[in-house]
Amino acid sequence: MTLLRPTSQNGVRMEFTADPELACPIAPVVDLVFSRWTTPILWTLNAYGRQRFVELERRITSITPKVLTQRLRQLERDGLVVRTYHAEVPPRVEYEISELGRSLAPLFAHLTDWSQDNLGRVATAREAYDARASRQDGRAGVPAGRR
Amino acid sequence: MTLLRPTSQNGVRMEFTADPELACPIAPVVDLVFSRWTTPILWTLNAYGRQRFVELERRITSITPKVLTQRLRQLERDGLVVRTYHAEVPPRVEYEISELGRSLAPLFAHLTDWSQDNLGRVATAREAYDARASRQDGRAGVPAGRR
DNA sequence: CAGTATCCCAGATGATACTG
DNA sequence: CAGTATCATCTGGGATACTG
Repeated sequence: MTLLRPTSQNGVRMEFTADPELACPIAPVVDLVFSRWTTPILWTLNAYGRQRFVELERRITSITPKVLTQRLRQLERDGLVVRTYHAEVPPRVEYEISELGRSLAPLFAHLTDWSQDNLGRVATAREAYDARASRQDGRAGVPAGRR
Repeated sequence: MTLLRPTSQNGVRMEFTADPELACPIAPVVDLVFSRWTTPILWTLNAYGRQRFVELERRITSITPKVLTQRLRQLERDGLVVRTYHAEVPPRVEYEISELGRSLAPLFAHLTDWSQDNLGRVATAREAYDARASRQDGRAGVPAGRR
């Protein structure tokens, strides 16, 4: 639903370039990896290695089997996860992150670092915003803070 | 809605560690930065610098004013974007990425690189999956491919 | 065990129209 | 210009129950 557009060849640049003609180049990845459950699933698979359905279910707190199945199928289709079915009794199915999926690891580490360094600042910003919003409420150009 | 958990101090590690006690540590950031419109907005702000509401509206194709306002407010509250209101006639409002927001740039560049290098492989994986699914349809352990 | 089948809901988004 | 107000819609996800 969005466009792909290469911006750089290799190495991590501080500034990413933009193209007036095309939409946000990272929208496709967001779509692929970042959603409520997709991220935790990939994370768990990468962290704990090959696992069975039930193990994932237990580790990813509060996920339901329906959703777990849906996301797992999507990830399999996208080539990020490999599913192995063993026709035994009872059936045994194992999920494993693929080579392609593993290439996301540095990205996840990057995200983790950013979180550690900046999530606190986000919390502070929110408090400040909310305080300001409640103090002076109906000021011009500054609508009350919801959410 | 999810937990924060520091995994590393600095430098980009290939493998991120996991903690059996806690949920996916990057879930909070996902929530903060990666959604359908939040990402394109941050991207555009970072790429084109300070802009007025209308400029953002024009650059982010197909976004509606309502949604643009909502996301912008959220980003402002989270401290990722700075809003400046000029009481003129007609009114002039400018949006700019904050220092905190700018710290996401390397991450975006990282994402862009990953996209360029791997989105093609995802497309290939999908084709293979769909082909396999349609060829042999009701095989055990391999449900038909939807989506 | 590893799912599938249903029903249901909330929040995000889309479409339109209207102001200070 | 920079939104706000409404209403319709849609999809991911939640709750629950049931099989090969």
